Amino acid sequence: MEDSARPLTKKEIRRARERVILEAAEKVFAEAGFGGATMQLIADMAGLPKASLHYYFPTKEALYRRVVQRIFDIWLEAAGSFDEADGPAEGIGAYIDAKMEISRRHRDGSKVWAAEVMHRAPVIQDYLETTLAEWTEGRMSVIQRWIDEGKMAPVSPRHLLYMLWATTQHYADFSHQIETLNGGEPLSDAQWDEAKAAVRQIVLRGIGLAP
Amino acid sequence: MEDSARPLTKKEIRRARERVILEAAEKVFAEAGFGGATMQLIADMAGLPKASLHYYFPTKEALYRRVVQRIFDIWLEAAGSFDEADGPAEGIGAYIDAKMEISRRHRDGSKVWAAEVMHRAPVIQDYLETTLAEWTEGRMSVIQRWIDEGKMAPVSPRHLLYMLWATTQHYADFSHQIETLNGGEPLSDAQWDEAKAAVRQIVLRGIGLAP
DNA sequence: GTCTATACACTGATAGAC
DNA sequence: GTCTATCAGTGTATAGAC
Repeated sequence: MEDSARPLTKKEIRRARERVILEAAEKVFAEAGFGGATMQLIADMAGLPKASLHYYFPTKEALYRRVVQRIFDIWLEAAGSFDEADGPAEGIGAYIDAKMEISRRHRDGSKVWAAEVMHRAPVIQDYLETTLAEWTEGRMSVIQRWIDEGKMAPVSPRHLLYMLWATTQHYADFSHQIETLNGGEPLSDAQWDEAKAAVRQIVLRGIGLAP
Repeated sequence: MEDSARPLTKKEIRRARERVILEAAEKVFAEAGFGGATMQLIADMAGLPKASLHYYFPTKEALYRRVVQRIFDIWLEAAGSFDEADGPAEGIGAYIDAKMEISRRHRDGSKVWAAEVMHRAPVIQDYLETTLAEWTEGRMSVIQRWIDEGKMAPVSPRHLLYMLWATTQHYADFSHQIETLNGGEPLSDAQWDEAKAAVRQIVLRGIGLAP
């Protein structure tokens, strides 16, 4: 079908190559850490010679930075669930579902983010101080409003958010431990549903919304 | 007071040197990851020449292994809270307190463990499969018994445990993010108490134990 | 635009003087 | 037991042929 399709422009070729490299990089950074990852490993996984990586991304750190930004953007999108809701059961419930789904589909990205933060955020500290800080403040006041309106129990909005992040991301970051404790098998669809339901149940009841 | 004290035996000298090296290694591994850590960095932080590290620990990996085992042992000790209790409010409440206190005092160890698991547990996989798996099974049946006796709401024991691990360890592993969101300051004593209380409150209510 | 070959720096580990 | 000097191996990055 080569002739029916318009030949790819240079920009499209570049975009496609970058995607392949980014996906390979995400996996390698997640499994080996920044220091343990080598450009050679990433190149092999992407099926490209090592020098090509340096053509598309000037340095290893620039490549890494793009990988980290990607998962952060995905999480920010999921935050939409929060804003569109007019009550905690709906808003927090949907947020849990969205974040659990991300943990399932983007575990490598989540791990890279976790490692970055554990190492004191050498490349995304500015995001923490600006975008994340603003997002957190906004969501904390939404929760506080729900509390003031008597829609949920008076819990610390800040620590509730930390609990939501910790619990949902645990299923990505510690997926290897979870699989080991599941007899070495990845969670099945049913088990993922079970996990989501359990998290929703405990958290929602924990903030005074008995199911 | 040199003369009043018995001169240190060789074994004691060795033990003391090992401790200095292990503490330096824990910090460097936590901040840089296994791949990012160098024996030179650890030696500098311990105040010893690089070759001395290789005298006390044959390889970088052997040193790393000891660091990982240490935090695991500390967590197992904290599990005592669980067994000695005769109800969930007491048992799980004490477990939360114990694990939060460990997150406060051993954040570097917790980070090293998290990174090790994220990288698919290359050096402690056997622990996951034996000690951790057995511990988990035991605690799950304790929780199930409490449920059967009507002492708490019927929640998934497995996912409750995951939530406890995730939430408490988050305060160690993501301490940098938490500090950034706290205006760049470490949590004060009062803020730690607040965090502990919030976690206890939400979790205990979440399993049907309204405060 | 793409890849081969290579420069240059740094790492873990060790030999050997003290 | 301890440390200085050094080696072999590997990493990132780039120069230059195609």
